[in-house]
Amino acid sequence: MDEARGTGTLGKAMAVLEAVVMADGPQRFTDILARSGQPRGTLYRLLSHLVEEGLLIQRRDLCYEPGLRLLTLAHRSWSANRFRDVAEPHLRRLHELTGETVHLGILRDAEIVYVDKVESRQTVRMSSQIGKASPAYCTGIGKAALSLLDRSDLERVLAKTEFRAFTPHTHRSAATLVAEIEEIRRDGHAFDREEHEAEIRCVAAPITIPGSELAAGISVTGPAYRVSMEQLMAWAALVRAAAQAIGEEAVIRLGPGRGGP
Amino acid sequence: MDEARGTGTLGKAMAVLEAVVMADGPQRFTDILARSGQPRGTLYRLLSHLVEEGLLIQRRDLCYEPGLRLLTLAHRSWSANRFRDVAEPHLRRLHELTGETVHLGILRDAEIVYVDKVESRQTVRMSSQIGKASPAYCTGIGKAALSLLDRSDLERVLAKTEFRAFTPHTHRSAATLVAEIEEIRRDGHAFDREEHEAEIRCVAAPITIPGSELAAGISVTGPAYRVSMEQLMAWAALVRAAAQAIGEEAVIRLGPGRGGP
DNA sequence: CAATTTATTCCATTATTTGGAACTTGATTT
DNA sequence: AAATCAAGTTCCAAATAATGGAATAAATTG
Repeated sequence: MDEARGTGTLGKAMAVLEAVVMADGPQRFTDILARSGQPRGTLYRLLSHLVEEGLLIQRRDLCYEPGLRLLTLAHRSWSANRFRDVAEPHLRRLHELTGETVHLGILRDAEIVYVDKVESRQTVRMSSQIGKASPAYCTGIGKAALSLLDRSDLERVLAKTEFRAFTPHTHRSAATLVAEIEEIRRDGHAFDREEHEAEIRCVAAPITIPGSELAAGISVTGPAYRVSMEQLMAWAALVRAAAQAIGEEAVIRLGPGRGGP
Repeated sequence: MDEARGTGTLGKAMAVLEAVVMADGPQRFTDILARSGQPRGTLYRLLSHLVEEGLLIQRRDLCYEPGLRLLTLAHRSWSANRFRDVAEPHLRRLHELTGETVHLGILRDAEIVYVDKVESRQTVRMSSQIGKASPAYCTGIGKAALSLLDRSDLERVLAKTEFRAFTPHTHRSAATLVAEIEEIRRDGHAFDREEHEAEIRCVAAPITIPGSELAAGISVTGPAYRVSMEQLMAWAALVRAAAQAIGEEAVIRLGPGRGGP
């Protein structure tokens, strides 16, 4: 019944790293001291170690910034991700069929992390979304992924979720969300009805990643003025089919058993 | 005179993380045990902590894979990188003027880490390069950045460099490299004459990032059949000008003093 | 189902981390 | 120019978390 055994020194180091990375702008020692709650001596050594490891950079004015090692580690993890590899052609096909932006996301705790994206034009920065984490409860892929969880896992996520009203349509409590998740389980697809960002809608479908205990999903997203709810409903079958195809191909290519070449 | 004081527990954890991330394919406990040289008990606890922190994922078949937290941390660091922000419009302009791929890279130890990229078509995967690390001694940006280092820093890098012959044109020893770096200091630009990849050339120019003690650079890269050395020499002035413009703008926008909004 | 490989747990010892306080450094004010 | 203040850095005895070899459990194989 115990859950909360810490991760010792590593946990503290990661908390400090996260505090610097998630802050906006370079952080002075005192800023981090306040944010992290660690004692001065401890924090000082922690920061030194993080700098030595290349996870942080200390500028000449003594401010701390994210280091380059994170980028390199992420680059490797991303380009070696075999699930993304399997999904990619399906995302492209879905993009060709719909003309709209297609996302691949994986659930982590109560958040969806976007792992790939195929978009129409490069209006926004290339791949600016990859690695971005959004709340699960108000995104299409997020809700689709939640629909795969069993009772106890879902409850754990709900307990962590803070229902913030991003738009007038955002779920405000677990009750309505759970009701919708029932529907999603029945239908096999989820909608985002401008719940996270105003004027943005999507239709999503869940995928279980074989081998890992991960819940994932894909979505087709578009601006409300161009993509009606009717349009999304018409696309739902396509999205479900793509999700199922990815799932089946992943079973063959990734699991069960070892995956490596 | 002492240099080698470790980073304690964090250092060990990062070494294990790196071993898993840099391996190709999911890693079993025994694989990592061999690669890391840590004792069983220690490694086991280290891996557990890394999994708990979301830096690794353990699959049902007990193999370890990179976790999603790396992507999220990298996403934040990248999108909040103000130097990249300053450079970006200049990269675009350079791309428009030349029609070829433009890179922004930052030196870390003996490697160049690519931090941004503007490319002609999306033939290769979008932004597949971002976060990629290549040896400094055989890349245009790498050599350009090395030309900014003072004697002692350069020597430290050279000591770490292993001169591997990627192509017939790759530098095979520090001697020829140092000679070329002299030239680069004089000219203000560097060439990659198919030294890292056959049939790929580039012209690069160095940038010092104000405030941080970082050496960076930009380059225009193209396939040998399309981009002659003469063409690259003709572009050199453009690249130098863009590099200088980025440097000056960065001085105004980033340093000296605090940067945050 | 016995043999073998692989993963996990245990725990006395040891090394690292801890954190309060003292010390520097550098800027600002009197 | 001295005094004041704020921010960063260093120190070290005490507390704690990490260590690592050996025993156990679990999975795989012949």
